[in-house]
Amino acid sequence: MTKTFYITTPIYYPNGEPHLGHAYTTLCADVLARYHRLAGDDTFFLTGTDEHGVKMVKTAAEKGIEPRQLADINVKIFEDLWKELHITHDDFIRTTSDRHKQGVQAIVQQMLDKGDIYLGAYEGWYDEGQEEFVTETEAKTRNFLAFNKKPLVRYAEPTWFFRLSKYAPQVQQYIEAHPQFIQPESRRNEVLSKLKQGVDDLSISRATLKWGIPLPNDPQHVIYVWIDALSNYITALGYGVGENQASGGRVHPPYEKYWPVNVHLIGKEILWLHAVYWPAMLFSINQLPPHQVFAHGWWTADGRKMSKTEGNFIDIEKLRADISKFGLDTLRYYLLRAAPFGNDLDFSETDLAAAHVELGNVLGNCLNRVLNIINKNRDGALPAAAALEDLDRSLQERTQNLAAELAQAYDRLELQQCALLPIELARATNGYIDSTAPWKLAKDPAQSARLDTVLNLATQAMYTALIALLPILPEKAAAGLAQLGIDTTGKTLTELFATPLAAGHQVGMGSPLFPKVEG
RNA sequence: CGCGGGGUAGAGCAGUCUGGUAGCUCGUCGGGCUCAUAACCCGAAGGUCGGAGGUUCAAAUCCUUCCCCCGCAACCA
Repeated sequence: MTKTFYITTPIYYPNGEPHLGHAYTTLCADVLARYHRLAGDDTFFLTGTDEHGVKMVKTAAEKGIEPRQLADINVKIFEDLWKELHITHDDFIRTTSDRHKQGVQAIVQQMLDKGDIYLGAYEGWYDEGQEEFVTETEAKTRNFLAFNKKPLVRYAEPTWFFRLSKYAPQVQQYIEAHPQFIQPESRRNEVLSKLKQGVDDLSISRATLKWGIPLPNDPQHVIYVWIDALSNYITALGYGVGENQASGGRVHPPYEKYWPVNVHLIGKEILWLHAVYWPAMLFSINQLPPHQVFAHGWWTADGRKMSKTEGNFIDIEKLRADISKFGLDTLRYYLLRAAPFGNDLDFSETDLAAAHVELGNVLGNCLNRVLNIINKNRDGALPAAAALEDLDRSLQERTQNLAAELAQAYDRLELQQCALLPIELARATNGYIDSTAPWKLAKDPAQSARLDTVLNLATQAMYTALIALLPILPEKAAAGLAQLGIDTTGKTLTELFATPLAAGHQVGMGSPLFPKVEG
């Protein structure tokens, strides 16, 4: 039976244009989705946009347009960027779409039926910038100023609450019983310690806001961000959408097939919502919690926090410039290899350039060496290996181990390793070629069988390294394999790894995969 | 006592959970090779793993304590 793999990015807030952060999360998810597709898993990759909320209304007003227009404009920019970055998402959900609205209302109705939502009154200090209420004591310590130094606003309004406190013990139990649920582990500890301090019920509606999904039982209120946004992960699968919505939460085949999600890939700032609110909501509607939430780190740029005023902000234009200079695949590789996955990272043009050089010198050049020697000495036909020496066995072993090492790294979401492991094999191959000196063997007819062995093993190693890089360097790895005379179309990783190049296989001509970039 | 991240060779990092000869890439120096994208390979120099205590046969790793750096208005993964 085919395994399924469901992966999501957060739905992004289209209040402005996307930047490095959005691209990073989405590219990482894309690498994982490509890997699982190639591995033969039935994969579903979801991204989208979270379009309601106060800031959208404000920004739209400043521009003199309707929130919906603002959303449409910016969503288009996101969608176009994903196209430009060759993101292979299977679906793009907008919280303003009918299917999402239907799904959310069905979900809320289920919560109402369960008695998990009640009307309360909230009066307190409100931080309009952060869109959150602030406790009395915290308001005092801040001198009644919001984070943006504007005065806190006194809000008094009836709002509906979700009984988060009712589900907190169940959530805590789930986290404790499932170490894989929150990753990396340090984040898990953070969530647990915060959870142990106790949680209040969640205010889930706003009567003062019109730009949102109306509560089914009280249309004067719109649903506040938590339920609206988090629900996308299941409404996109059809949960609560369709002709049976009135009965609350019709289950469509995609939902049954893909839920619970394998990985919610998120940035660390929204971990609490995904690790606590979201499973609590799912428990309320009797659905399974996510298998894993992975919170990755944040980018700085040139050692400092990205900032438009400081001029080190990595926006779309900067990304485009880097892509046109180095190529999309180099950017993908760099983003993954910059630091262990989960850590904070620092973006620098120097490191990006170094990553490109690394790909060229280590991977591209090695492939080129191999192809040239075969073409010069064997008319491009891969010879069969003869007797093996220790040196040969060592490289062969590394080649054969790569598939398993890669699978483990992907399984653990060690994306840096996923990028580095194949490169290490290429490094080893460069060393092997130097040690065996095939160009010398070629001059001595008595060494013909030895040359055959060396050429075969070196080629198999590069072939394997390139296969392993397909999820990360979709274009360059395929191009490299094409030079080796292999068409990967329609083949799974398992098939490719399990099928070494046959003796007599005709390779193509080499040409630089990662040409030098001047400047 | 605000929260979080971090301090390991010149630079950038891994290793810390599960103590046991301190590792990788780049850079520097020396050598080699000439098949290749002025690429590649080998070797060397270079670190009291932020400080101080403690536990232990043994600590970068565990415990205590101190110091320093970065982020926490907006744009925001």
